[in-house]
Amino acid sequence: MAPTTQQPVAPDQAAPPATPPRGKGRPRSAAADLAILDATREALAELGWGGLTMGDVATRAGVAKTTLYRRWPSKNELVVDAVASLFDELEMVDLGSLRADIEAVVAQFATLLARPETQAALLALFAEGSRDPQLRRRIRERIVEPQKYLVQQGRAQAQSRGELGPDLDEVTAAEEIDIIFDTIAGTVEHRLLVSGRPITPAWIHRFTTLLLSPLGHPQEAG
Amino acid sequence: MAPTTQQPVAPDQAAPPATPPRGKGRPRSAAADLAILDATREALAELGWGGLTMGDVATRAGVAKTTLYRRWPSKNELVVDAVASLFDELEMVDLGSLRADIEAVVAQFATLLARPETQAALLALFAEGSRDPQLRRRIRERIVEPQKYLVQQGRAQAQSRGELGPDLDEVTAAEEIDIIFDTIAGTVEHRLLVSGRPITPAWIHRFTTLLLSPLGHPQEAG
Amino acid sequence: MAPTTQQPVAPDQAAPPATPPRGKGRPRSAAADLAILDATREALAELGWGGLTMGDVATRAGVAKTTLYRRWPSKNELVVDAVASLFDELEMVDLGSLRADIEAVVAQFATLLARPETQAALLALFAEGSRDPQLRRRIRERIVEPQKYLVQQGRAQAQSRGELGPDLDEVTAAEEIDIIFDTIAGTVEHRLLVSGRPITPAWIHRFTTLLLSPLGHPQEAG
Amino acid sequence: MAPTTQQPVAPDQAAPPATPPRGKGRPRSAAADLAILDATREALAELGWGGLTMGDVATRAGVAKTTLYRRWPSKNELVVDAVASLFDELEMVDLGSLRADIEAVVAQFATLLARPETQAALLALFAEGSRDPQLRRRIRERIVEPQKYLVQQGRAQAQSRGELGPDLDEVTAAEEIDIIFDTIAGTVEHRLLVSGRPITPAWIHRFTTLLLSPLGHPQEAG
DNA sequence: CTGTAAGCGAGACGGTACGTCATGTCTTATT
DNA sequence: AATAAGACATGACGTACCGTCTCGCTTACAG
Repeated sequence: MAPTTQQPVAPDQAAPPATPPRGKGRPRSAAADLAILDATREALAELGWGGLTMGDVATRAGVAKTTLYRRWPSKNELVVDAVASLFDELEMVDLGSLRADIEAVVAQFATLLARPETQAALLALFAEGSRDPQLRRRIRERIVEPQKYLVQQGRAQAQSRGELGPDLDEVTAAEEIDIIFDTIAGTVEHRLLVSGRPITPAWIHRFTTLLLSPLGHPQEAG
Repeated sequence: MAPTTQQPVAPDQAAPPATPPRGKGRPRSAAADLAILDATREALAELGWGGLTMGDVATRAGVAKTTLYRRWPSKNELVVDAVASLFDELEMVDLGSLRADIEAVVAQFATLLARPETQAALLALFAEGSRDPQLRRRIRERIVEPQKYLVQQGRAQAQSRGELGPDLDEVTAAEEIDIIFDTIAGTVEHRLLVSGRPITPAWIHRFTTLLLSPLGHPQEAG
Repeated sequence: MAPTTQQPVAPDQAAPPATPPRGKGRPRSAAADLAILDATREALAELGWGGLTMGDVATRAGVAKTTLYRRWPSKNELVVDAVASLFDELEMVDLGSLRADIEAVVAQFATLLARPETQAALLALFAEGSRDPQLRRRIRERIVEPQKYLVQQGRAQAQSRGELGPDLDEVTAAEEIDIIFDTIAGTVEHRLLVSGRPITPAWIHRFTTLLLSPLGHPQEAG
Repeated sequence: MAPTTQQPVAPDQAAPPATPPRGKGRPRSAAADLAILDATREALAELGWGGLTMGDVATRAGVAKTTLYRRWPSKNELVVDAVASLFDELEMVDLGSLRADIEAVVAQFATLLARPETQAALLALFAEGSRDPQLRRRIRERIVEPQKYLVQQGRAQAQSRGELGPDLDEVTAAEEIDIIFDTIAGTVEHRLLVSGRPITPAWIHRFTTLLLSPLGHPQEAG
């Protein structure tokens, strides 16, 4: 790893709602947490966001509604947590070249977004998040940031390989990461979820070309 | 094929649900349609998708629920129609260069997406559309295709200016339009609605550079 | 009937909650009212006050909970109305003597209080009424006053027969009616519902004797 | 049978649920019992029967719900015990004449029934008791019988004074006590709790006259 | 003096009913 | 035939208590 490279740190990627500060009474059942999240994902895939009801999730999980509400104040927060774990499977591998790395991660992302529970959940969460700043923050922490971290990682790998020059300054680097991240995530989501067209290896190749082409014109970037 | 061949045609951009075939009894009030759509946009901006109720829209519009349901079968279709007209203000102007044209349309789109009723509606519609194929079709017809048409227009303008070569074949052209469209729409939406960061002229400049850079490396594209 | 006798007027003894002032929309289903009151009495007899739930009443009546709540704001008011009609069967007959009249009405009252739905309802209503002045007023209007009216009637009959002298003044007459009424109703209820002992013809005879004995000592009464 | 024969014995008038047979572990806190009963009476006066919840009582008493349920199986039994002690204050004094004795005890009873916790509790208990035979038995033991004992006492006092003749036979005596008791208790309760009218010295005088008048016509009684 | 058995506060648990709300349909009378 | 008004069946909502359960901690008697 290059000497001055930014030292990205993966944000925490799990942890149920919040650990109760101290245990006085009966401790919360850990099994219930898992059962609820599983039930949420299952219901989500079957019924979609609109069809998902708290009561149904509770029933599927073999849990009382109260137990559910004790942990998650609303459908939104519940689904964030239930869905967030799906994104844990995304990972940046080092395939030896920037193009290969990008294509791999785009393919991973596309595969993930093709799953019905992800489709139903992701846009719905974004939609709700556009109204509720707290939810938006939670989405960002649990879903978006972990994804962005992949871009940081890929960039660092490319720098250590010498494909990219070192960061000129932190601000510019952050902006570059932002724009690349929004472009990858936004474009893939839009094609799959809005345009409703499949993401093929050929499409990935062409899209990666688009992403990589500025590297031949470094003077224009920024 | 001649350079200017592609003869894009703007799809119909308005028209309330469907004109009743012929009038026997009392004709439908045209004023009601407008009042309903206005009320929908107003309620949408105030309450967001989740807070919007049919009863409330009817009350705001000074109309009975019956009247509302007679015209639009559900909340989804109503909001599509109410929101679609907002997108009519997008238009491709000819500023003399491809970069300027792109920057202008991106800026327009960003401005539109900054309005609260658009924010509330767009992602919510996409979310609902991911479950309901009919709604998806309707969204595509009324909202997505008119936007994609702008890309076609811009491309045609650039070709007529000589900035872009003529279409090699129709399929490739359509694919190029698709990828550019998904990239522009997806990226702008993701930055504004998911990442929650503003779209500034500087960002537009950098993003446009990304879009334009493949043009300097035509051998790599595709 | 004697010339100056007080002219008692039976209070209204039925009428669902309140007639909606004027009918603009769809009128309320009269069948629903009856079905609900029947269902209430049925559920009351089966499950008692504590076991009676609004949801269950609605289901039995084949009616939505909303419909039920639209008419009666709470279990209390509903049961008042459901039970009040049971008391309509009480009536003062003229058997030719004061003793016979009293014994007849006490027997009627005892028979009514032996029915399970009456037992379950009456004390529960009184209990709730001890907290809620509005409910108390309603109970008084719909249940208590119609009973007291029987005492007035019996007194008037006895006066017209000459068994009782005419009223000396209105206040004293009202007080006498009150004390007789509270004694009859309270004693019968206490024996049946609290002491839990049956009311037999012999008991009625002895109790009536108690009620009538002051008539031999008119100088002491008052 | 000799005049003073009847040897009435006052039933036990207190004692928390049941003393655990023998102590192995930590003994139950006696303070908790008192705190719970106090809290119950307090909550009863404030919130009435319907508003009283076990959790609230526990909180007021500074006690865990478990502790409460370990001692009383349900709200009913708890309230019986909490209220029963209120009736301990009733006592038959010897004022030298039957009329004075009756008027005194009626006044005591009326005063007791004027207290809000008594009002809230008494009818509610009777109501619940009309469904639950076990509760009814408990009410009878703890509340009703101690009251009836006062009638026995008063009767015995009058007999020892010579105001009343000796018992003819036990059955008739018991029936007379029953009828007098139901009449006093029922009438006072009905006037206060159902009719909702105050009990004044004048009313007590008139009511006592009613009770005493059969004594002037012994041939009719029975 | 150390088990061990019960009591205790706390609070999570599976339930059940609550009373409210929005949906989309229906019945009126009116236009 | 369309309209405004509003009743209707349905079904989810989020809350409140219920009575039970599991914790970790005192007590107190027993060996």
